[in-house]
Amino acid sequence: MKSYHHGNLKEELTKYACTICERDGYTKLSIRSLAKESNVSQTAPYRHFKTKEEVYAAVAAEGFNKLYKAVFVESDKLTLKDFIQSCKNYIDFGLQNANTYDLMFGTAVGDFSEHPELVDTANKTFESLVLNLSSFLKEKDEDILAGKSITVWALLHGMVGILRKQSITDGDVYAKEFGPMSTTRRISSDLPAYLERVLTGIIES
Amino acid sequence: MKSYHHGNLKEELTKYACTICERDGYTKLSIRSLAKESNVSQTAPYRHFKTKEEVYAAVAAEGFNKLYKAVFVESDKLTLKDFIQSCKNYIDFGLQNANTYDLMFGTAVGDFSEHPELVDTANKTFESLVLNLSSFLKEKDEDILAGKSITVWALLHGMVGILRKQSITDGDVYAKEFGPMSTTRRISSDLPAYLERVLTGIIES
DNA sequence: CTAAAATGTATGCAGTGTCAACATTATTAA
DNA sequence: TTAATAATGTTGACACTGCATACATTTTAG
Repeated sequence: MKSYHHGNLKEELTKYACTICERDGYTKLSIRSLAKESNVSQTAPYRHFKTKEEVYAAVAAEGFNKLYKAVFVESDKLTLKDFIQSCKNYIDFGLQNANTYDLMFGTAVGDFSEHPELVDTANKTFESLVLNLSSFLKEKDEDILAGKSITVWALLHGMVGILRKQSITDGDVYAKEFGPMSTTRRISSDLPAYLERVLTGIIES
Repeated sequence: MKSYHHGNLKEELTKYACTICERDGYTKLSIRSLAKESNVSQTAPYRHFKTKEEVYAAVAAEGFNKLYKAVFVESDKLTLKDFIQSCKNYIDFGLQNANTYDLMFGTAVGDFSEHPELVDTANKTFESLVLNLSSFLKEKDEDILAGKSITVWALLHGMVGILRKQSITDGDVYAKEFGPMSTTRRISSDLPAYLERVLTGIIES
């Protein structure tokens, strides 16, 4: 017995959108396929999302929520190890959710300020990173803390980009296939060690 | 007098593709619109690009070429200032060619190894960065040099991401609109100073 | 000079974002 | 309770897309 009104179409559409986006990339995501998946007419989604970009924004916001969970650490007395782990979680998230991560940081969603929930979730994530650092460092000057957090985030974000496309820094992949391990691969094979080395430098400066 | 064969369709298509991609974003780029722009039938481009992804790859490769030019420094005896300038050029490129940059680092072109010219141009860019560092540092150990180059690239790539979406790290934009400048804005308003501080730390470690 | 390879065209299919007009249901004010 | 209104869903349409197939023309190589 199918009722005319779906009930919670928006949530369901968002859920499917997240799934499809991550599985096939956001270019494969179509409003019509979302509608079909929810057994609803082609244009029904337009009652909940004004444009496709709003769907993108919803997926990106969900992404920031997940990233927040990956980065957040309960304790207010972090060890260096905890902090490194949190950073590694960030990178893992970026690598394992590449498509969603693209949506969060790419140009598909142009202006965050048009999507308040996106600004909120993104801010929350950054604040979690700042909090981690703040509980970990003696330094309490807000501005210095923010500066270091930005540098840390930049490095993490950058490592996601580099590790995702190892062929950029690996030189001729085929030539090295049977040679010694490339620097990039060595880094990625022991990420915590690399992070500890580099992050320590950034933090103590 | 229009001849049946165009002559250099591939170059022209690539050129238009770059233009459209950067102006409107790569999602707006369509094979048909490229064809129309070149006064050629809708399917003519398929003689030069097997799929749309190959068009993306061509644009990305052009992007790496431009990035290479922005980062490359002639001299083999760089000063710190030269190096900082080269790094700033990288970030500027990423900010001013956001859409193309997305294509170069995002998921739109899945596997670089299927697009050899993309691997080549990307490698060339990275090697230029390594060379810059190598002429600048005493350190000649290849592996350490590669490691530091990767860290530098990661940081630059990350800064592009952060600066592009300042609202992520700016907290409530509206609340701070009339307050003191956010840390992110302060960084971006004097990028060379920030880069010198952070890069020095990374280099000397 | 002729066969083959390269390059361009015409046509068509299935899918897309989005709009306008209309149908049904839920909610709210009288 | 009922009647008006807002919210939500449907139908149909338009212009656009990637791409496959079959065919036409031109260049190039043997």
